[in-house]
Amino acid sequence: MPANLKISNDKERNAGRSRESILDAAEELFAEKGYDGTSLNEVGMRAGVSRGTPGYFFGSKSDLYRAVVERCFGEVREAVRVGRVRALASGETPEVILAGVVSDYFDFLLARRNFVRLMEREALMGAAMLKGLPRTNIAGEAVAAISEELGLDPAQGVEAAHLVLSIIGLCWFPAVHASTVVPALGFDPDDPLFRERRKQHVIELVLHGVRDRMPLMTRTQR
Amino acid sequence: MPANLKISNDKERNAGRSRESILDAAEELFAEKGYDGTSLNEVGMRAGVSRGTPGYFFGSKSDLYRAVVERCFGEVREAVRVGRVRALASGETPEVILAGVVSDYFDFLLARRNFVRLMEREALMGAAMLKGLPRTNIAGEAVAAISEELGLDPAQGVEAAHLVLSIIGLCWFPAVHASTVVPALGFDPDDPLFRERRKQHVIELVLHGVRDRMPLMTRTQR
DNA sequence: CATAACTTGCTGGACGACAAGCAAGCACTC
DNA sequence: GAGTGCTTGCTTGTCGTCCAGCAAGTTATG
Repeated sequence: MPANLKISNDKERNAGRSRESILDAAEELFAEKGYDGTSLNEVGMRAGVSRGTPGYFFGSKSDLYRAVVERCFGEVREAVRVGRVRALASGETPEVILAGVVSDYFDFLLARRNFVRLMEREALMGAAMLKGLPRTNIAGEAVAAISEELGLDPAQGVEAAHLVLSIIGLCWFPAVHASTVVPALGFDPDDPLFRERRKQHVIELVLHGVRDRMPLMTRTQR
Repeated sequence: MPANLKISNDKERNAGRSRESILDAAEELFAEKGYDGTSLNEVGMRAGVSRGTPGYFFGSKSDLYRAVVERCFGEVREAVRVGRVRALASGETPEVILAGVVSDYFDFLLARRNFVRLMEREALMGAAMLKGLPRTNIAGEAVAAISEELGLDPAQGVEAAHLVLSIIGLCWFPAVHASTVVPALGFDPDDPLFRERRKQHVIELVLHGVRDRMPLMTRTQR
């Protein structure tokens, strides 16, 4: 092993690693307990640094929060983007693509708990932070993609937007209310069978709903 | 006017009125800014009493929060109950009833902003407070009602539960994400036209989705 | 009826437990 | 020894909680 190649050991000083640790810890805590419920002391402890270090690297608590939101949303935006090109390049029928999009989005939200919770908290705060972020509008892209894929003419863009809103809502809700509504309905949100059944239910709903407003879609099923 | 009938003037001492003022103020503030973001000082100011009065009447902050949640959920439970008997007594066809239920629930959530926000915050906290409340299970009643109304046999109860989950999610989402996803899709959440169109979209989606699993439903439309 | 004894509604000061932010300082590398 | 990474001590402020106290009202007692 070359002597000059440093293996980053856990104790040595490393600004980049510290920054990431702090971002990780803060993301987790902000998502879990909210902005007001999280102290910089706690962030530091979880990140394995002292209570002053988050302030040292990020300036203030609100700046740290902004950095967390920006990183998290950037990752999500990227994930959505690659998912979209993959779907469009698949060469499948619109129905299959739509089902795949719903399925992927569903799983995605279950895997990205921090993102869901941060977004939810942002919504409750009136999107105070999101408004300050550079405009990206992945939602608009999603609508355009769906609209194009389903062969809706542009005049029906509103329809596509409504459909996207429904898909998001249907996938979103069980992820957020896994501790309230889902168990109240007798489901175990962590049961893989429930998840699979739920996903299938959403897909069926969306496909049934879309079938009547899709001029080009072949009605081969059933 | 009888002289012995006291008109409650704003300055005189009145425990009942103070309690209600405090509950009103606390509900508003907890819903708007969350548990951690609300101080008893603020609650007192908004209620028109002093800083110490919320504590005097409710003991502690968490006890006040519990009282707020209990009152709010009690009201909602009652509203759902009367809505249900009204729907079942209407004598309409299942399709019309289902559409009415969705429409009512949709409007209900828009009108009960505090409830939606409190519930959302509860979900983010893992339903810590809800678990302590006496079990009521209005969700189970809703499933039973829908199931019965649609003529699903009991073995298909899971299907009805999934349907209820979808209805709730579809109605819930635009109410929560009026500041994030809805505008990102180009909608104005306060525009009555959007609301009407959205409601119609949800109804169509649900009815299309349900039509194929409803043995007794006549397919008169279209 | 008058007044004393007591209760109830409500206030605001005091206190301890943190919080965020700042700045001085320590340790390590180049 | 200059600079970067990071810690620690301190300041200032806000929070929830406890509590002494007061004023208005109520009941008991003469």
